Formats: sequence, structure tokens, C-alpha cells
Amino acid sequence: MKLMVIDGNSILNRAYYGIRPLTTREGFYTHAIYGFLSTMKRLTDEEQPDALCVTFDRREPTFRHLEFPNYKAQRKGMPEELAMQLPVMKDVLDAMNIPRYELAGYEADDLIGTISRKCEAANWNCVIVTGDKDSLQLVTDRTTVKLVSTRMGQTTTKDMTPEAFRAEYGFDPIRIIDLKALMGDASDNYPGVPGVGEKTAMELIQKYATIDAIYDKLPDIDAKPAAIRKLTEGEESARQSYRLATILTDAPLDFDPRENLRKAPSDALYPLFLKLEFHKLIETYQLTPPTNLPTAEEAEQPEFTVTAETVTGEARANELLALWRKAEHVTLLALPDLSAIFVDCALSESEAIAAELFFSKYEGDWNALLRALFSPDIKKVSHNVKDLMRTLLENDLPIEGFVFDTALAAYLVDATAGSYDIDKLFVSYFHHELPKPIHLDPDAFSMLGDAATAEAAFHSYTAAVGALHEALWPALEKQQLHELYFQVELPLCAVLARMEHTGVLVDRRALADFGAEMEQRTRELERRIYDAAGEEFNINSPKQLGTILFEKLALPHGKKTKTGWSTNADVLEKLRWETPIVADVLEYRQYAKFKSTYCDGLLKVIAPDGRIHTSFQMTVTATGRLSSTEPNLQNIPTRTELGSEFRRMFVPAEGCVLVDADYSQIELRLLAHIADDKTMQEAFRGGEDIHTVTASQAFGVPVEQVTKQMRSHAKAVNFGIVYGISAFSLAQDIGVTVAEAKAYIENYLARFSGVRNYMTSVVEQAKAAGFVETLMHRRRALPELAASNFQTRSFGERVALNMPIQGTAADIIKLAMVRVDERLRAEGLRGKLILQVHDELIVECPEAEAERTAKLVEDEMEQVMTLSVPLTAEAHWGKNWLEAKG
DNA sequence: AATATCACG
DNA sequence: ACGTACGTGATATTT
Repeated sequence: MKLMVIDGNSILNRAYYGIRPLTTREGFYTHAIYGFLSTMKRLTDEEQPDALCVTFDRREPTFRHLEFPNYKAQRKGMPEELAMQLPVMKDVLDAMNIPRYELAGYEADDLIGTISRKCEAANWNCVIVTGDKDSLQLVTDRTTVKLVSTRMGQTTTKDMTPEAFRAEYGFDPIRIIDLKALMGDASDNYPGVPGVGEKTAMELIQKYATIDAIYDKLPDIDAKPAAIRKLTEGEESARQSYRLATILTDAPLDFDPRENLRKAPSDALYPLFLKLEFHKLIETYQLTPPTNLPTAEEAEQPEFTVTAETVTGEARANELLALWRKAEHVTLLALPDLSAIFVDCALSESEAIAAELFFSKYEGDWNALLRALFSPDIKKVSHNVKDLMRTLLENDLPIEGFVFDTALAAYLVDATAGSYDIDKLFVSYFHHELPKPIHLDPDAFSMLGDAATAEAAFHSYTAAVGALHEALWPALEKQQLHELYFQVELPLCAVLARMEHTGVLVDRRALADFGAEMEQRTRELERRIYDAAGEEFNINSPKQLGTILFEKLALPHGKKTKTGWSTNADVLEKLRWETPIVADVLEYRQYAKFKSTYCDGLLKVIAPDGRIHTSFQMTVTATGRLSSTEPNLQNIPTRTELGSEFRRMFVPAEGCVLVDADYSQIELRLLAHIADDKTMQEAFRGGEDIHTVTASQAFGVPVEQVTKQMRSHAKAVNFGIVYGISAFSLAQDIGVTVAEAKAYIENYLARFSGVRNYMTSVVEQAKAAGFVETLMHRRRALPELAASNFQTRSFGERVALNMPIQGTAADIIKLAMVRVDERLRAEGLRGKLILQVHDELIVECPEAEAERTAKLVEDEMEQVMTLSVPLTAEAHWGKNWLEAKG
């Protein structure tokens, strides 16, 4: 028989520091527990022990503290984020029916020692799981130690048997005590023999085995005179360290291995894992909801009757359409190809009809049915409305009457959740698994194969969206997100759907030619780089490049990354003049990037209509910005002359122009407004160049005397402020010393006192409230501010500073997009919004309407909001994106 | 799947 | 003393 005993504190600690932080939606840290459980699962699978238990330290002092007051004295208390997980960890073990042992006055080690000896006495084998090498003294023929170590996020274990130990250390396991008596233990803070370190101690124990033997023979032992002297002087300390290092094996613990036989988890585990949001573990442990818990439908509506029906006939469809028109709203989900649509409609407090519409089964005019369904007189609640709208547009169908999007609402409530899948949202809002067919493809809505499964999935997903709608709208109300949601985000769905549907025309030929040119240039540079390096290698591999530059060519290396030396542009830029190869590599990188990401990448996604249809993501960023994927059209080069050539390839249709309008300094204007900084506001009101004014203020010279360099440094300071500046990073950015950067910042803040006050007050407020928000109440939770880890907390502070600014800018341009789209259509102009790049809007319109359209866009952008500083936008137009930028 | 790099605001 | 600016997405390489 075999028992496994886990050193709870040791493994929990390792899990905490070894894996990246993880919290529940509400911000409760869970990664230590998660890590502990996955380690435990792996090791029990590996060892298959018959019995299992866990030991924990108590906070009370032990005999070691009494004997030696410095014992573990330098240890800091657990960080708060770990301490909060400890009681929950114990709850989890209790729910798993795994016994745990703790005893006042004894450390986890002593309990493990005692447990292992009691196992041996009962003729059991014992496996100890710990990260603590002290425990190796317990290794015997019957007791082995699984030594756990975490490096680079990977947990590995080493099995220590007496043989393995002797092979590694050259003496018996029990002699670990003698070793520690000589070398001490820095983490437990006892000295051993002062001046004797690991190397000397190892040699001595390998030769003499015990400290008794050493001290018996002293001074006639085989060691350096200095060591002999230290040993003589340090005897008392060695004896004391010996006692401290000795793990007790006779703690007064009532223990019988047979009482630790493994049992199935209790019913309490499932709800506990749900609370911790361990959905994956629920699957791995194959947990099912305890039968006494109500199922989702029961929990929501105890007396609820849902009648499901598949609609095949036109007559019945018309009846339902009439019903749906009268209803306050219906809940609707559709497959991405519109081949199946589910519509839930409440008839009363206790009755509902779930209708299934299948293209393949419908005998009437499918298109007419859809046109009726997506008209404004049926109010629809759905999930990911923008995507559905785009599909509808592609099928020439109306996109009206959408009154709620549960994904979008959940995003406003928590923009950092990461995923807004229906099933995950359901679990996190209702603490129940969404009842769903077992063999469901997680990507349910792209699944078309098995009709029966699709039907069942649809049914429960549609019901979940209905329940989420009920839960989310009061949540929006409570957080004052109502206006942002209904005036901005929801109307934006249609705007974005139209933008994606319209797409942007590109000059395929020019793009391909440019690609060939890039290819040519990379080839040439490649040859020159190989020549200079004296060998061929993969220039795209930072690892190989590092070897060539820093080993073979012995160039001075700068920063290092996890895996080697950094070869990024910052580092290479500093080496540019050392040897020509560096400049060549920099140039090569640029061409390679242009070729792969922009030439090949964009050519790949040109649709048959010759246009690129990006997807704008509405639920991705933590600040409220949009993002753009497949392809990303928000990062088309512009900063270098060569790169900006790409913008020449984005063109209007025949007879049209591109109108490009962008906000001027929107983030700094918002900083001036939000921080209520009078100096900065004055500069903006006077229409002055903000970077020049900043330079003049920060360097104490009149505006006329501001040099180019002063302006550029001031610009970096301005950006830095918005990002949550540090002297180090500013120095790095503009290439001055940290002291100089510090002085810049100090001068800046002395002049812009509103900004200084904002920096402190916004962090204070965020700490008190637990979140920050924009002018339109878009919020971001900030659990990081409560962290004890300096780095994590500092990050939270910078985010607290930045999010209201970046987020308000996002609010503003989103509202502008809704207004621009609305007016273009209302005024019968033919212009269409096609792109948004954070502070920039692009409209494609007939040449003849260019001027009017430009004025319209400018006006709407500027009039979105009245601030204490003017919000200015400037529009230009031209025959391609580059020209239109003005 | 993780890492490094680099394109954008 | 900590380590070092906010927000994204795509690509190539390596594990």
C-alpha cells in the first residue's frame, strides 16, 4: 500500500510564484489553488497512491523559533493574494475528501516526518511531495520524495530514492541534517558554521558522514586550516543548526494511513469549482452538478413551460411573425450561414414558444421570412449582433430592430473578461453549467453536421441569451452604462457591419509589384549579411542572429531576453555604426516585415470584389477601443516614407475619393480637460502647438526659442504622461540620462499642476472604488491596485492614469462614427465610412461630394462633446489613403 | 503554445 | 530596492 503526503505550503507557494496570476471575473485570485490542483492531479496520476493527505504549517511558533529567535525571521508574510487563497485551498481539499493535517507548534515538515514513519511502521510505502530539500533526510527504502521545482513556468519533479540521493550527494539521506548543520540555511535563516558554505560542507560530509565524527577528530581532519579554525569556533552554532535542521518524526499526531484512503469528492466540490471558475477542472475531474441543485431552467423559472416547434409552413410562420411583432422582444440566434434560426418568445410570465426555423425544412419563401424577421417591427435580443448584421447585409437582408446584444453588454460590464462566449457568460452569471448536449462542438455555431445536436444546443444557447439579457440590462443601469450602451455601442453595430461589408478597395497590382521589390531587396541584403557573417543562417531567427552578432562577431550585447540576447531595433540601432552588418540587418528586417505582413498578408485577403473586408472587434480591448483583425487595417505603415507607400495602394472606387479626418491631439486635450489643468487648457484654447508650449514651459524658455530637439523631448514627455511616466523609460525613449529625464518630468509637473494632481487623485479614487471610468462611464476594474507585488501595483497605477484618457477618446470617436453614418444617410450623400484607426475616420465618397462630406465628418467629430478645450478634427481628401491624409 | 519582433494609435 | 510607458494584431521561429 502506498500513501502520498503533500507539503501544502510548499506546493501552494510554488504554484503561486510559478504561474501567472489568474482571477475570477470578480477579481479573486485563484492561480495558486489552480496550480496546486494541477500538480496534485499529475502526481497522483503518475504514482497511483492508495491514500492521500496534505499537511499545512500553522502560524504559531514552533520549538525552532523558541530555540532560535532568528529562525525564519527574515521571511516576509505571505502576499495578500496568496494568503486569501489559503483558506479556500483548504475548503477545496475538504470538498475533495482529502484529509489535511496541521498542528500548533509543528511545521508541515514535522508532520510529514511523523506521517512517513507511521506509514513505515504500518508497512506502507510513503511518497512525500514537496519543494523543500530538507525533506530528503526522510528518504528510506520505504519513503521516497518527489522534489518539485518550477522553472520558466514548467513544473518538473525529481524522484528521490536512497540510491538516487546517494548518486547525487555521495552520502546517506539522513546526513542532510549534518550537511545543513555545517552550511546553514539562508531561507530559514540559521547560519550553520559561519564561513562554511555548500562546497566545504559537502566535502566534509562525504568524507566523515556526521558532525559528531568531525568534531571527535578535530583538529586532525582533512581540511584547510582556515576551515578547521572556523569549525572549532562554530561548534555551538553547528550543534544548534543540527537541531533546527532535524525534522521531527514523533509529533503528537493521531494518524493512521488507513484513514487516508482515497475517496470520491463530495457534492460541495462542484459549486466550489464553479465559484472559482475552474471550468476545465470540472471537466478533467468529470464532475457533474449535484442532483439536489436545480438545473438552469428550474433555477430561473420554476414554473416555466417552453413549447418548442419546428416551423415548416408559411401559415404558421405568419402566425408567429404576428406574435413576435406584438411581443416586447424576442431572443434570436442564427447560424453564421443563416441556414437555421432560433427565436424564443415569451407569451406570459410562465409560458414561451421556442421556434426553430430551418432553411432546409421551410416550405414557404425563406427570404421573405427573413426579411420580415429582420425588419424594425420585431425587436430582437441577440449575441454578437454586429457579426449577424454583416451576414445579413451580405445576403441583402435588412438589419433592423436589434434592441440588445448580450456580448456587448457583458463587455461593458467587464471589459477585461477576455471571452464573451454564451456558455462561459452563463456559468459566470448564474453559477451553473449551461445544460448542453454532451458531444457539442464548442464552436457550436459553426457546426452544421448533426442536426439533432445543433437543435439541442441552439435551444439552450437561446435560453441562455434570454437569461443573460435579463441579468445584464439592470447591471448596465446600475453602472450608468445605459447611455453609452444604447446611444453608442449598440448603434455602432450597424455602422461597423456596413463598414466591414463595404470594405476598402486596394490596388492589387501595385501591392504585388511592391512585394516583388521587397523580395528583391531582401535577397540582396541577405547576401551581404551572409558575406559579413561568413556563413549562412536564418536572419529571421533572433536566436541565430544573436549568435552571429554577439558570439561570432563579438559585438557588445545589450539587454537580454528570456532565451538569449535581445536583437530588437533598439539594441541594433545602438550598434549601427559598429559594423555594416547591423544596418543591413535593420534594413532587412524592415523589408521582410513589409513583404510578409503587408504585401503577402494583404494580398491573401483581397475578396473577389477587389476589396479588403476587415473585422472590427468590439469586445476585445480593455479601454473601449476597437481592434481590427483578418486583416488588421489599423496598423498599416505610415511612420517611414517607404512604409507609407502602402497607403498609396488603398484607393477609392472609380469616380470617388477617400476623405480622411483625424482628431488633433485628442488624448492630450482630454488630459487637459479631465485633469482640469488650466495651463494646458489655455494652450489648447489659444490654438498653440502643444508640444512647443510644453517645451517652453518645461525648459523655461520663450516659445520662440524652443528648438527642434526641445520640442521632440517635450513630445515624448507628453506621451509619457498619458502612459503613466517613469524617468527610466523616458530616458530610454529619448536617449538622455535618467537624472535628466527625472528633471524634465519634475519641471513639467511643476508647470502643469493640474496634471500632477490628477496623477495622484485618479489613483486614489481608483483604489477606493476598485475601478476607473471614462467621461461616458465606461469602466475598467483594477484589481491590480490591491496587489502587494510592486510591479503589479505600479502597472495598475499606470492603467488608472491612462484608461480614462484612452477610453474617453474611444467613446468620442465611436459616437462620432454613429453620427457621421447617420448624417451621411439622412442627407442622401453617397459617402460611406470604411475605416477607423482610433483617432481617424475614412470615408469613401463620390468626387463631387468630397467637400461636403469632409465638412460633415469634421463637424460631427468636433461636436460630439463639449469640453473645456476645443475638440478639433481636420479632414482632407485624395485619390488614395496617403494623399487623403493631407 | 510560447516567444520575439515590429507595425499602428 | 523592486523594473521600467498605455492599447492592439500578424508573422516567423522555436518548443
